[in-house]
Amino acid sequence: MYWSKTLIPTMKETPEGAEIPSHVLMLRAGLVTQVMAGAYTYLPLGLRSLQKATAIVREEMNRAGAVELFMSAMCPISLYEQTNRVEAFGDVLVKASLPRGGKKVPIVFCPTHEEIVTDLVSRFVSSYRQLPLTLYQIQTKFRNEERPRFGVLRTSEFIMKDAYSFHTSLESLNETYKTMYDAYCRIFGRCSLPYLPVEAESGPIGGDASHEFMIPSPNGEDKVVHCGNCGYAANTEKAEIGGCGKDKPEKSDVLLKEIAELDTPGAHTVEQVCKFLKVKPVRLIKTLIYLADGKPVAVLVRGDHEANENKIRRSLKVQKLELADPDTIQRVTGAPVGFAGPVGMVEKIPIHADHAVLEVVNAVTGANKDEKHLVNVSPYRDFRPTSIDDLRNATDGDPCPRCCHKLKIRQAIEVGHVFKLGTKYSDSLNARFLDADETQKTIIMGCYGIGVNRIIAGLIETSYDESGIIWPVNLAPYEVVICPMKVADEKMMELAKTLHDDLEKRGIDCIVDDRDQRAGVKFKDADLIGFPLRIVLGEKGLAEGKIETKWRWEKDASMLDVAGAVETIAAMLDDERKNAKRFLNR
RNA sequence: CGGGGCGUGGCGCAGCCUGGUUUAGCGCGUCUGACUGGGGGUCAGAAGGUCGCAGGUUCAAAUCCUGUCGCCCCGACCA
Repeated sequence: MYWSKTLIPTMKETPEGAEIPSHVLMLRAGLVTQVMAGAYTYLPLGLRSLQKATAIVREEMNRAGAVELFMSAMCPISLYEQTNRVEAFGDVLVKASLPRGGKKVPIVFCPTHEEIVTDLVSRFVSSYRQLPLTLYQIQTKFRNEERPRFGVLRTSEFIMKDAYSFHTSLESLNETYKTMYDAYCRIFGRCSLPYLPVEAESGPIGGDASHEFMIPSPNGEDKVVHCGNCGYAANTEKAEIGGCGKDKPEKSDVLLKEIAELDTPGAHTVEQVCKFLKVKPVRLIKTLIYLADGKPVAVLVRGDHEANENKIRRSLKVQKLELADPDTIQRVTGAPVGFAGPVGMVEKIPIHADHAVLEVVNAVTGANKDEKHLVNVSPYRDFRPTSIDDLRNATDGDPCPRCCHKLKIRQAIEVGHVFKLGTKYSDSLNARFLDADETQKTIIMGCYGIGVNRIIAGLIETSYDESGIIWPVNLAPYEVVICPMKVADEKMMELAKTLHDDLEKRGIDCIVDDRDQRAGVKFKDADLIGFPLRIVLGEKGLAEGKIETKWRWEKDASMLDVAGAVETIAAMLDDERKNAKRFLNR
């Protein structure tokens, strides 16, 4: 490719509104341009990187035995009604209606394809002999984001690789799950991403049934915990909290003070109470009133902790859990929202306490009276929980559930998710098969997603410097940029063309910066875009029969003899391509 | 959906508070010509804007008022 023949609108200045590195650099390097909030056009350079990523994904999925197909992006809404997901998705679902023969046909733009693929399989798969089967596609998905943000990291339209596996048994599902997990590791490894597989919320099957693939980054929207000692990693929502030394009896040297009631006008949040009483959140016990399958319960967590609704749901063995409405809270506690407390509560409703609550003595709690809090409340003396369990999100410094070392908490970008679905969709869409024992059984499913755009944005978030993007060879829009210093010099341009053609013949993606610009302009743009290898053709070098090569991540250039240069460059790139992980260690 | 900010040539901004000396300005980019030629060069000239949109106040609106649309950030939400 020649620079003058394509469209590369680089920018010196950062467009207004872009803040995080991937967004700023993708705009400045001319990879993408915004069409509206949450929707981007991929310009030629951005598309090339996206295609590099999809090619890797496709190769590894094929290698893992998955079969590619291409499903419709639109779908009659009725299919989503059958699985109850119109309600589940709510406003996230992008709906439309098509005028057909004077009638309106309601449709959705698919946010994911469980419905279509399960319907498909239910129609064409009827025997155990056809299973297992893994189908995948790479396609645009639509999810209306209430608030799109962070450039291409969170958009309403994005490219997803979604795979679905179909099985006769759990053993078969587990086998494919492992195969997919391994394929994901290879994919992200080849993309030079510092990925971290973490345990995630797993749905109905439980156990280790779900993993998210995370890229640790300060701009990630997810939080993961990671143990530097044993390698345990999990989403904070999922992470178990180690049992090391919990529920220990009260230290005898702590004096339990007399309980007292204080006026706390206007203080209904933890923050306000702390400010008013001049105590730290650790000294507070938060009392949350939930409706568990419709019945009110109190959940206690320490003031600095967050309740985890999934854990509560599991611990209480209930299906539906929601925070109680203000009326219910008033009725149950006798006070408005913000003044609930455990003292005297257990006579009315069950109290479920998180482990950490029991370690707080002389605590501050709500008094179950308007504008009043209690101080010096101590567990067991002043209230007795109905049950004690792990009910909160993990926080920095919590003990690891495997080895008791302190867990570290990090922000991360989710780029992939593997999930054991079970029979959720095959049940509601009636996807069944006839087994060897001549009985009808429901197909067991798994699903496996990758956000392809996030591979690109995630890579940039973890690989840039003050000059611009630093692409690994495997994802770079072009692997080599050739910069002739003087485009008026016919011999120099002739050499540029020869190098370009010879490299292209060897399958190396190569662009010639044939713009009549000064060296500075070409170098700044090359650095901004981040081509891995830069080849400079200069008068002095050519006089000695030499050209200059420089890796984007190295400070200094080196000289190469023109004779045999193509072979040397091809070998260097090949080496880089095969050692994608080495990129991370630089 | 709650809170905050911003809409002025392709991009980044100033002007607005205190309406008229502004034919709306600056930097970058673009075009023409010349000089230049290894880290965003210099000079000379040029093109390009109904100041987001609609209404109102006024002799007069980029500037004041009302409404509306769009974009960004924080939070809530997110299979």
